[in-house]
Amino acid sequence: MAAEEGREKMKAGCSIVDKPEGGGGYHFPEWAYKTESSPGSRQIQLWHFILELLQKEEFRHVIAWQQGEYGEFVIKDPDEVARLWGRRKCKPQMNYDKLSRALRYYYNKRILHKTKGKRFTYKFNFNKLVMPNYPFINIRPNGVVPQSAPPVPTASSRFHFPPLDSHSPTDDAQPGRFSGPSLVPSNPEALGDGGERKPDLPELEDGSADWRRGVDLMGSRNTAGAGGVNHQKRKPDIMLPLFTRPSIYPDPHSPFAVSPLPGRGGVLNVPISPALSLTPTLFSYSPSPGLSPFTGSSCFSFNPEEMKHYLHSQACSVFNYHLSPRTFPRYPGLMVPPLQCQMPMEEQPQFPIKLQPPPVGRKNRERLESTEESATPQLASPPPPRVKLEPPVDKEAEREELPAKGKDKSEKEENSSMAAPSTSLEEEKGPVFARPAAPSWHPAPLVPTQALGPAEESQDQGESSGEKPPREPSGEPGAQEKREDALMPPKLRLKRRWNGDRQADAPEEHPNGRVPWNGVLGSPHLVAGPKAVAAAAASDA
DNA sequence: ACCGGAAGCC
DNA sequence: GGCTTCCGGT
Repeated sequence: MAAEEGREKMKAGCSIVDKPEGGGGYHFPEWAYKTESSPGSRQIQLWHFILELLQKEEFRHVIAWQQGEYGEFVIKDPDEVARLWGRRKCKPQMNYDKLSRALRYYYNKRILHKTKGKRFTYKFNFNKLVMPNYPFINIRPNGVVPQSAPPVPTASSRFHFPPLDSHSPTDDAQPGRFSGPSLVPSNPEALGDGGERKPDLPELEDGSADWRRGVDLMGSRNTAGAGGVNHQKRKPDIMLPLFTRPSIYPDPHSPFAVSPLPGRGGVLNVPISPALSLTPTLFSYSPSPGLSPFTGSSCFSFNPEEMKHYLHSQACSVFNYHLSPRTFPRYPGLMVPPLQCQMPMEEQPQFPIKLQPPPVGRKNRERLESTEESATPQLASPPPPRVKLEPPVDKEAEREELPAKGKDKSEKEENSSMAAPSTSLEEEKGPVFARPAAPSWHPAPLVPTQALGPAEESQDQGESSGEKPPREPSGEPGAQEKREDALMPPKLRLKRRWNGDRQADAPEEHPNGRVPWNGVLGSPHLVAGPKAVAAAAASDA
């Protein structure tokens, strides 16, 4: 009994993060918590966490964006990062080896890539990560950024990820899926069709599928749509949750500081990378699920201008970065989501003690490692029950990182504790979230169905990573392969494709010439409420 | 370091 | 599904 309970408690304590928070008491639609990559998961995901850390200055010594490379970051202190992650997940036994395994799983998902040759250096595939969830994270601040911002990509640094999915024709041929578009956002024709994107999609988790999914979700959520009823899959109307606030919070420090989207176009000052600038606001909302919600009210208004800007920037970014639009959802018609911001928040008490199940998992391995556990000083007795007791280390540990930091740090934890309206939290959060930025969009500029034109990159070269060998182009995309694929186990399929397609990373053109992509979001950079984010991240700290 | 399979957990 | 835990291999 005790054990059981303990477990639960522990969870609560640990997962503080998971909760949506109560602090604010706002709840976001489910989709808000989903990411493309993991639509269903509500727990904090490692990449979210990494992003959080990256955005905080406090952790710069532990993990930071690599300058010069867009989306690339370096784990300066692997052990620390692992520790933080373990803390967040209540896995005291976490270490870099394990964490890195988790990161490796992102390779296939194309969320991350390893930068070869550079130790502890990975690169985000922002294409895939659309961060509806993390709008605030901005990867690049305008030139101001500290080290952490991923600046404009260097020539060599584009990201291209081998399209897993592209299996088929690949990439080369199939641009349709995502493709791109890029530069020309305004081209209606290109966009015109909406139908394109559905290639076949493999089951892979390619981005395309994912994003699509996301879109759907959104759409579904709001049916308001204007018209949206067209295609089953993609519908013209998607809704974006936006914040009302026009301006964001500029945080001087935070890389994410601000986004330019003021209300008007003038704001974009960020010529630098288009990608960065606008995007963020689209989906603003709270960060990871457990983190912070913004307060808000969310209403949305869209301005055509903004939309335009946004799209443009997006397009540019796509172009510049060779991002594939596939990931970006399209927003033909934006709608206002029914946000239910107010949810009852449950608050959970935080327990100082966490119980944790022992690591032992495998049946085979019976080795329970008490030894391991012993690693942690505290738990010494883990034997029978699978529960581990964890002392309140978190705070201590956390403090390590940010001992004096001040509010930012304190917030972190707080956020978790948001349940209780703590003053400090509120202060920050309120304001922070409160006004994420309200971009206004309007669909008009876009074509109803699709938004951008084709463009993406024409290709890219090998990219830094060049991980996969070139694949041979097959004449037909997909059919055959598909069939074959069907025969083989998914894993194999993946692998196969993976191997095969690398070259196609950039599928840009649609065979038909159409561009499937509508997307909008894409920019990697999110805007953020720095604080909010920080808070989130902080939770660990 | 890094990679990725396998098994297990939640 | 997303890790976590192990582990053999490079």
